[in-house]
Amino acid sequence: MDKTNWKLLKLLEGNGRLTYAELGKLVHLTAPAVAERVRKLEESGVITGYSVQVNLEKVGIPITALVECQVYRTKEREFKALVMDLEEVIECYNVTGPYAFVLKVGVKSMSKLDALLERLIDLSDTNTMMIMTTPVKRIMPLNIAQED
Amino acid sequence: MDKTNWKLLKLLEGNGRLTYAELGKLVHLTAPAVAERVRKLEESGVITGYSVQVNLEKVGIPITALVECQVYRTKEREFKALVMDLEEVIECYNVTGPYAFVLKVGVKSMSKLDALLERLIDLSDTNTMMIMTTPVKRIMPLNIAQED
DNA sequence: ATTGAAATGCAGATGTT
DNA sequence: AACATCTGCATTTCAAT
Repeated sequence: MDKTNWKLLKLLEGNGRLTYAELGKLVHLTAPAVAERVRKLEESGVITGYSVQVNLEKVGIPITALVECQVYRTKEREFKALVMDLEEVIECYNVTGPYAFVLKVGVKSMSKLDALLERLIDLSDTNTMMIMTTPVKRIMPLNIAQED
Repeated sequence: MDKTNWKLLKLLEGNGRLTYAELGKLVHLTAPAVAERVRKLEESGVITGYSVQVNLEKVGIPITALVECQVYRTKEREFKALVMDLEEVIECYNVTGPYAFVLKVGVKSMSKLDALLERLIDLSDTNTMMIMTTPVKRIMPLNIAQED
């Protein structure tokens, strides 16, 4: 992980479809050299994939929320299975503390959110926070030291 | 937003670097037809960008946490400015409820996390949940109705 | 369908340990 | 000296009009 690889990751964070030729110009290397570096980053598991970024509002999901779930002790396995099956769940974090799980969910309407919470409430006590804005959204921290 | 566009979004969610030719094979269209659809999705703001996915552990960030911040009423503006400046913050959500902000942070060590919380605590009461696993991580819900 | 650009594979060169 | 990495070139595939 030298400085050039960090630059490549940061550039690909900003635009995951940059060509090797374009990346090469930005890091002062030729396209094959960049391709080789990126290939190694992929093979070593540093890069796990590439994805599109979507505006949820524009695809009919105007409501997103964080749902903390204090799962009943005997229902953890069942809860996890449910969450992985629920279509509205965008992210699920298994965390320390009384709220064992925090979900990020996206729904088309408040009634859909209500229906979703009804399903979760059988297995957990929930606390819902509606997301109003997202001032920061990154792929990784900015502070990663650039040592070799 | 017809079915084909949904398929394209889902395919690009899985691999944001698929070529138009590859996408075309998967949705039974020619490459130029796909390129035109993707261009329109970009222009209309449905697609907001493309990005790489990175394994944080492999880049030296073994610790991630969710930090709920109950910001002091007079310090909201200051808090927001701080959060947008903090390198460790990966995501920041402004939410309803007493915890006005929820952060996702990534750090190299627990002492770095401690230092980060020290900075936040001047402007808010915090509650930290260490992320153990992430059973679900998607770009959008799966349940988006495929109406035209 | 045609033109220009990009990706890929390979041989030779360079530089580092 | 050996290994890794870069360059330059040729071929194939892709993008764009």
